[in-house]
Amino acid sequence: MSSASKTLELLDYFSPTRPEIGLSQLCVMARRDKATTYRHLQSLEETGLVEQNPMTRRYRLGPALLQLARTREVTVPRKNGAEAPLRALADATGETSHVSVMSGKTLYNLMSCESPRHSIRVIIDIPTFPLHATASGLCALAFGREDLFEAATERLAAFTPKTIASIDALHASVSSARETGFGKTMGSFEIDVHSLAVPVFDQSGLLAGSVAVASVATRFTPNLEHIVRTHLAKASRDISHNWGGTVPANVEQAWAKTLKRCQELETTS
Amino acid sequence: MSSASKTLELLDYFSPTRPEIGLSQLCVMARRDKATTYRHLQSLEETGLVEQNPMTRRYRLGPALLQLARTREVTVPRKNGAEAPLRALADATGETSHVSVMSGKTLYNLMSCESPRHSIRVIIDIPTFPLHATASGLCALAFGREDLFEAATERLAAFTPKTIASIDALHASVSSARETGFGKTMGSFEIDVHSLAVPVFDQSGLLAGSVAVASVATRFTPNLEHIVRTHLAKASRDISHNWGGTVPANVEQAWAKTLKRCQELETTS
DNA sequence: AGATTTGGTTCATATATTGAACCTTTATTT
DNA sequence: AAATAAAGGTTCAATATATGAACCAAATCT
Repeated sequence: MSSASKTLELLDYFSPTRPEIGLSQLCVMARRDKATTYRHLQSLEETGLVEQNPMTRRYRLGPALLQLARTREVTVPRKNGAEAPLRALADATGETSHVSVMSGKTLYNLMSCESPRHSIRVIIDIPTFPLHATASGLCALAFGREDLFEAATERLAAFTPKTIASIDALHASVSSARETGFGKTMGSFEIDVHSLAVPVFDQSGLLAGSVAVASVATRFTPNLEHIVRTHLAKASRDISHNWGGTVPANVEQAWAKTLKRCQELETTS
Repeated sequence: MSSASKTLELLDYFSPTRPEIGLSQLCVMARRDKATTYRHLQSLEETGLVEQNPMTRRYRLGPALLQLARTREVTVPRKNGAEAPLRALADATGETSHVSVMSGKTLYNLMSCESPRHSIRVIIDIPTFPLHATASGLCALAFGREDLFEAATERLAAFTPKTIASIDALHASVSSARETGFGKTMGSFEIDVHSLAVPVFDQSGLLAGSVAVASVATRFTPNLEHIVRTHLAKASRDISHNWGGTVPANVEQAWAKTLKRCQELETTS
């Protein structure tokens, strides 16, 4: 692994719950030598990606990130295009909704939006979504580049007892997502969280990310599920449009079929 | 120079005006070998700091930056604390106001705010402020760490004919800033832009950044100058407070003396 | 269709990275 | 207040990693 990659990986150890890290502590976490880690931090500091708190001498993320993030959002205004539809989705479903962005082989958390309807809420606080364990990830595998599947199977981390653990099981879930147009997980990343997701597209015509609703399991009734599915489709259309793309016909068809079947089940019961 | 630093420097070539860069183009700009640059971009892509536009094959800033920037702002909420006072400053002066953040030996542009009063406006679109050529930089040199001065003199880039070009001249300007509490430049970075700046402090008691007003030269009358100085002092107090610090007594005294002298000059004239 | 540019890859060479050991400063304990 | 521990920071020989000339493939232009 290149020295640059090792340096950049250090950034991932910083999070809202661990905003400042001392040199020694970071060495332990990253399992690296102290001299090496120190030099890596120096490189990051030169560029303003991290800085040292003069009071504690610990390191924290730096001010250059704000600058770069602004430029990114000017370049590719994903957040701007997702905000309103996501708010609407959260309001309509009463559950936490979130949007992710595909880049390379990784699905990045772009933003999440909680609904004020309930006081027990799902909080989305991970930087990237595991492809095999989240509804968003299943959408990415179902509608994204072919080689993602291989990448996903390289390490099937088990987050809960319900996490998909075999390649066959993953294949089945992905096929199901492709057929229905919806990625669905029930407690596979966080126990007691049921999620539904749909793909989002941009002007390249390729998968650009996904939008999802993460619901508290006990609230996830068939009725809610139907509401979520309907509004997810709408959110995907809106966000795709804002991102310069459109939902492909095959996905629209899959949604139509799935929503129709749901309705039939309801009326017959 | 370390490989990691060279990799990170690539990020600086991306800007709102140059949002996407092809491999060959980046090699020319950075004066690097193609194979090297390609590998560096790979490292950045792995971490999500850049991504490749699938349509153009060119590279652009990546989605991980939004994530990291959010964490930075949660860790050190500079933007949040600066927004309202900056708005007030721009409204009171009718000129573009901006806040910078000191990190290491670099003064980073945090945010700027234009006033709608005039249709000719100064636009602040640089990622970092040269210490010797901007009012904000002079404040940093006057009230920041001692070793900044040495760093600043290493390369006195000439942006305009009025840019400070000698160590002695820089020393004089910094001394003046220290005495008056205000950094002042007249066309030293952009011709036709006159700037005034004051230091901002955080809970460490050290200089944390600066707040400045950049005015179109022809509008910069003694009357406006007095208004700007008064409101800069207020903005610095407010932002310092929001950042957990206070303006040190010596700075307050310098301001008081300077503002009093201004008033005297006005009444006698 | 041929030429040209750009993205991407290979491999021997040489240079930058590494980590054990050491030093210095700061914080804690006795 | 002195002793101790812990953390930040530095050095240098060994060696793993970065480098760039040359090359290939694919896309774009003429």
